[in-house]
Amino acid sequence: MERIAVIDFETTGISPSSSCRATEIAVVILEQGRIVERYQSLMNAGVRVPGFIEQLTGISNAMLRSAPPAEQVMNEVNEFVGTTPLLAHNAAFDQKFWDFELGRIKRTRLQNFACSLLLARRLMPAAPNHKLGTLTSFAGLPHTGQAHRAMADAEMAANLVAHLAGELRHKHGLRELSHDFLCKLQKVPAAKIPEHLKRQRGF
DNA sequence: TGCCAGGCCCTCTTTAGGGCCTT
Repeated sequence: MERIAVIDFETTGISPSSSCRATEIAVVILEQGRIVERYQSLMNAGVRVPGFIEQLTGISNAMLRSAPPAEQVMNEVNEFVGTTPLLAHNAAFDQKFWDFELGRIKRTRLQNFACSLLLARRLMPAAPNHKLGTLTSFAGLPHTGQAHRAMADAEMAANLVAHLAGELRHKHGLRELSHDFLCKLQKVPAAKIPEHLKRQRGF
């Protein structure tokens, strides 16, 4: 599988705004199914972390006071990712924050996002639910650290997509697993997936 | 003052509603 940048944000809420910002980002580079590079940083965007978010993530206002400014972190991580295609679990969420935080440093996204949530709904229909932690356990993948911290979640999503790619290769006989292929696969209606994969066999 | 996401996906659907998933 081609090189993919798997990203995960921790934030102060669900939708980016002047008061809802990113607090942490992690990116892992997946190459041939293995994590080969990592970037992780807390980021201080000058907003308060609500109590329930601190409970959820363990990221406190005190931790962010000594963190580098959001602009500095976004410049670094944007440089780190470059034009590598992106993937996240529930990518609609991370894409909103990626675009918002990049916009604040006058940059625009150059690549598409693939989504491990949409892929897992199609390729792991028997899972009890499609939360990242549940899918990790269901697939027998290692738990990578504290859930709801950016690096642990990015690594879990990377392990999950590597697992899904392995299944596509071994169970369905697919060879060329490009990011573009994953982006297309995640839009195929779930009911048509078996027939779709049969048609793709050998490609 | 009070409110505050949104795309996907299923079904008791399509002139709609509600759960899932991310923090």
